[in-house]
Amino acid sequence: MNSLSQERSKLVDFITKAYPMPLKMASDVAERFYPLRLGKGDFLLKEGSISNEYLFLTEGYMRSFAMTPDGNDITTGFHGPQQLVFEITSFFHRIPSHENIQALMPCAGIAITYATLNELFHALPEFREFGRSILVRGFSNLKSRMLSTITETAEARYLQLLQTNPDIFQHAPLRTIASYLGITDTSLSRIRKEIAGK
Amino acid sequence: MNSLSQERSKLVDFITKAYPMPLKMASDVAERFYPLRLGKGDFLLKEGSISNEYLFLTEGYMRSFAMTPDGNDITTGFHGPQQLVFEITSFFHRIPSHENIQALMPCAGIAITYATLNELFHALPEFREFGRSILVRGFSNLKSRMLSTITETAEARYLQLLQTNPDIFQHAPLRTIASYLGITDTSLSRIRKEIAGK
DNA sequence: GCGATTAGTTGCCATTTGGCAAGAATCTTC
DNA sequence: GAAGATTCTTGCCAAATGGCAACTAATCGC
Repeated sequence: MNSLSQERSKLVDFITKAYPMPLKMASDVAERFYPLRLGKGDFLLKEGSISNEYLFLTEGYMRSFAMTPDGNDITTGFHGPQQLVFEITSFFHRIPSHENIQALMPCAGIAITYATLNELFHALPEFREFGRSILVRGFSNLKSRMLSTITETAEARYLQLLQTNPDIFQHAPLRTIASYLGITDTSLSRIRKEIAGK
Repeated sequence: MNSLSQERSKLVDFITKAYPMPLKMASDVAERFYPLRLGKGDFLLKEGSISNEYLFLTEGYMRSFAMTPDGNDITTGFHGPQQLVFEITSFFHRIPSHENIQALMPCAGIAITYATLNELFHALPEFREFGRSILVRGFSNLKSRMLSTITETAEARYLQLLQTNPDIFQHAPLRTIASYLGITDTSLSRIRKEIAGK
């Protein structure tokens, strides 16, 4: 279990790696984050409300998902320790979210609200560059994912996820992983069988 | 044909609609944009180089595309008048682009370099909010596209594109539209035939 | 620890999409 | 305007994925 100060120090690490800035600045920023805990199944964000917490996760795993008109849920992302968790569109545009963010297991982290974050962005040019960098990184990841969805087979995407994000498989049921990969749980099951027989 | 001042005035419109700010501020910004013309087939950006122009397109259509390892090209986006054109990851992270941006026809617009844009972002808080808003909007669009790629059939995506972006069909060959939709030109042809017979 | 729920697998078959190659239509280019 | 290139369509068949239902395995709640 991490103490609050350990959590803040992890955040300082994370910030300075993403965008170089004086340690003092990063830790002043980290001071403004408050602890946030979630039980398994708890929601950080529910569809229809406005994402108002920029969460730095230190323990546990979460997933984002959207509901389709016919009542299926599609996993749009997984989040693990040392990652920022929030719904960009809702958070920055202050509009109701189309997505949900839910804890897959008990989670811990530290968070900051939109108002405080914005205040810091305006006061600290380097921190604002950090913020932009986070956005750009997210965009970039989504672009690669989109490209691989179009160009690669489901099997290749599965193997890729297994390699780059093995922890997910410990914590998320296969059906949510299947929807993340853009296939049904049935197909994922068959793909796994196929691979096992090699 | 648009004069430079007409182009700048369109940009002022675009900026103030995306994020409210004093007209004077928006037109000061627009003054820093210089004219840029491209012939059909010309590249605004080539894979391997750094996107250094933030282009506001006023005439013509362009497309972004990536090459797959096996030599196919996948259209990742279309760009038309009154849109900003640049490759986000390369532009903001100052790293070589994985994508190309090419004019589908003769194009005109006004552009600004990374250095000047950044200067303006730091000097003008409202304009920097505008910049963030553009990023967030792009992200948001990509997310919807990703979701529809996963949840909808190719036919539904085709019809959707036809409805929301009919101009593209006037200017881009079907094979580039097919790759944008995540299918082959063969399949798109069949889908069109299918729809025609209704 | 046990019944009830949820998750995962499998068989059967349908649908969607792709690969390839040939032909038709369209557009360049000189 | 004719030769050549490119784009689009189509037929044939294969591969990938989905839908449904039954069955098994794992997990949860008390």
